Amino acid sequence: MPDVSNTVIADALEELGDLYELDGAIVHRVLAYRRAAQSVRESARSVGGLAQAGRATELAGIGATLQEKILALVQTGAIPAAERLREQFPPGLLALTRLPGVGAKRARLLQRELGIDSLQALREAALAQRLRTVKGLGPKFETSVLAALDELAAESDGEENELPRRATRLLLPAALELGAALTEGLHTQGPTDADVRIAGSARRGADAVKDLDLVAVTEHPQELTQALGRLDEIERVASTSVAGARGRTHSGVAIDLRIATPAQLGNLLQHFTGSAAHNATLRTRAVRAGLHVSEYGVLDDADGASRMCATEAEVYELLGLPWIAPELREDRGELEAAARGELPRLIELGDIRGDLHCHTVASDGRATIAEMARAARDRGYEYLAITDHSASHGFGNGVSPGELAAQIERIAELDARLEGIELLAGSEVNILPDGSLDYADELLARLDWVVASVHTAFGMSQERMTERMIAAIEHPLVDAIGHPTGRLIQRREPYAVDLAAIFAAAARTGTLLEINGNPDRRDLCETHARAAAAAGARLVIDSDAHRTQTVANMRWGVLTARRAWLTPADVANTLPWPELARRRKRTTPRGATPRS
DNA sequence: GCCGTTTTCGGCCCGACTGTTTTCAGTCG
Repeated sequence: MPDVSNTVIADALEELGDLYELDGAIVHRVLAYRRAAQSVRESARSVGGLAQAGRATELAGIGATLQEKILALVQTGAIPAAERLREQFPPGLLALTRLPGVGAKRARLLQRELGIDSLQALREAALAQRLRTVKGLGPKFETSVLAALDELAAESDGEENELPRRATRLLLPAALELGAALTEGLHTQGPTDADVRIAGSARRGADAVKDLDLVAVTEHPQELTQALGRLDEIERVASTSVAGARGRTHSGVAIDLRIATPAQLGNLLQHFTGSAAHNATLRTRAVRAGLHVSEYGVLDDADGASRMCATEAEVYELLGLPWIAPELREDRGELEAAARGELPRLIELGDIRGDLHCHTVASDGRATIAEMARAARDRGYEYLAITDHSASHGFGNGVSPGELAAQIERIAELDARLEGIELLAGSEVNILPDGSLDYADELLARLDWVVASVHTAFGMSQERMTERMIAAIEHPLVDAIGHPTGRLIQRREPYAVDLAAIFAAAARTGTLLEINGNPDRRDLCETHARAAAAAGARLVIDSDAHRTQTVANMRWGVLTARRAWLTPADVANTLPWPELARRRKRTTPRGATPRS
C-alpha cells in the first residue's frame, strides 16, 4: 500500500471543497471540507493509516463520509467525486477564484454566461468589454479584474499561470518588526490619544503571516488613517473610513488597520486577534447563552444591551471564561479547556534556564566560544552547551574527532575562568543514513550533551527514515534529537517519517525532542510538539544560534511551545543543569525517566 | 458534511465593503 501523506490528503480535501463550492454546495458543506483539510494537515498521526483502520473519524471535523473518501484516496489514488467534478470545472476555473473580487459564484457565472474557464479567457473578455454584458457585473468589475490580472502577472514574472502560486507569507520575526515600525509610526504621527496594537496571526505567534492586522482606539479615526498613508513603509492606502483603513507596504504586505473607541479596545483586540476558527466557535458558544459577540461589543438578548469591553479579559468573562492566551486561539480545544478551568500554565521565556544547541567558528558559526558564552550569560541563562557540527557535516566546516577533543579542552578551560554561566561540551552529531553516528562512542561519552540531527539523505522512504531516526533515539549517548522533521517554513516540507513512532521511541528511551527556535525552522512545529508531549515524550527548546545575535531565537521556540500547550514541566531546559544532568538517560536507569 | 447541556435533525458567528442595484448579492476577513 503506497504511503499517502497528510499533506496530499489535506490538499485533496481542499480541492474537493473548492469543487463543491463551484458546484453550488451550501457554504457549510464547503467549510466542513476546509475544516477537515486543516485537521488532517495538523495531525501528527498518519491519517491514511487511520482511515485504513476505519478510525479517521477520531480527528475533529471528520465523519463517516470523509472517512470513506480518504480511504478511497489511499486505496485507489483518487476520490471518485473529485474526478467527476474536475471534468465539469477545469483547473482554470479554480484559478479565477484566486483573483480578489472573484469567488466561486462569479467564476461559475462567467463560465455559464461567457464560457470563460481560464485567466487568459477572462482577460480577453474583460478587454473586449464583454463582462459588463452579464447581469450583475459592470464596467468597474472589468477594471478591477484587469488590475488583478496585471498584479498577478507582475508577481509571477509576466507568466499568467493557470494556478497562481500562493502568495508567500512573511515569517513571524519580519511581521513583528514591520508591525512594531508601523505602530511606532502611528503613535508618533497619529493623534495623541491613539493606542495601536498588533493583532491577527502575528499576535498569536504563527510561523508566518499572510497580512498584518493592526487595531487602534482613538477619538480621532480620520487623523489616524491619514497618518497611516504618510508612513514611509506604506505604498498606498486603498480604502478608508472611520472604522479603519486598508493598504499595503512597499514590500507588498497587506495592512489592515481597524479602529474603534477606547471603551471597545478589548472587543476589537479579541476580534482581530482571531483566529477565525476560534472566533466562530466562541460565538457559537455565546449564542447558546443568548449573547452575540462582535468587534464592537457583546450583545445580550436578555436586555438588548451591547456591552463594550476595554480589555479582552472582560470579553471572555462575559462568556463565563478565563482569558485565553493568543497563542492558544486556534480552535484546538482551548475554549473547552477554558470552560473546564483546565487551561495550561504556558511556558514563558523566563522559565528557560539554559540553551543546549549552538554553533561557533569551530564549525559554521560566526562567533567564538567566549562570545557565545557571554551572549548566553547576558540573557540570564545558567548554562550553555556548545554543539558544533560533527565530522561529516560537509562544506569543510565539520569538526574532526581530533578537533572535538581539543574543543572539549577549550570549553573546560573557559568554563573554569568564566563567571556566571556554566559551559557544557557538546556536539550536533549527524545521524548517518544507516542510523549510526559519525563520532565513536568513546568520544561521545566525553561530552556533556549530544544533539543528533538528520542533515543528509532527506529523500529516503518513510520506513527507512523512521528506522534511521529510531536508531539514533535508541543510542544510549544521544540526549536529544535536533529539528526532528527537517522542515524549512515555506521552503522545504518535512521529510517522510512516522512521527508517532518517533514520539513513542523518544518517550520509551527518555530521549528529548527539540523545538528548534530558528524562525525558519520552528521544528518540531506546534501540533507535532503537542502530540509528542501527549505521547509522553519530553521536549527541549534550543536557539540553534550561529552567531551571538541569534541566541535570542529562543523566543520563537518558546512561542511554538506555547502554541503546543506546553508547560515548564514539559520542557527539560527549564531545569537547573545539575538536575537536568541527572535526568539524562545515560545517568538514569532504563525505563525510569522522570517527568518532573 | 459535521455534530449534540435544546438536537440523531436542523442548525452551523458577525460585520464591512464594493458594485451593482433601487434593497441586495458576492466577497472578504
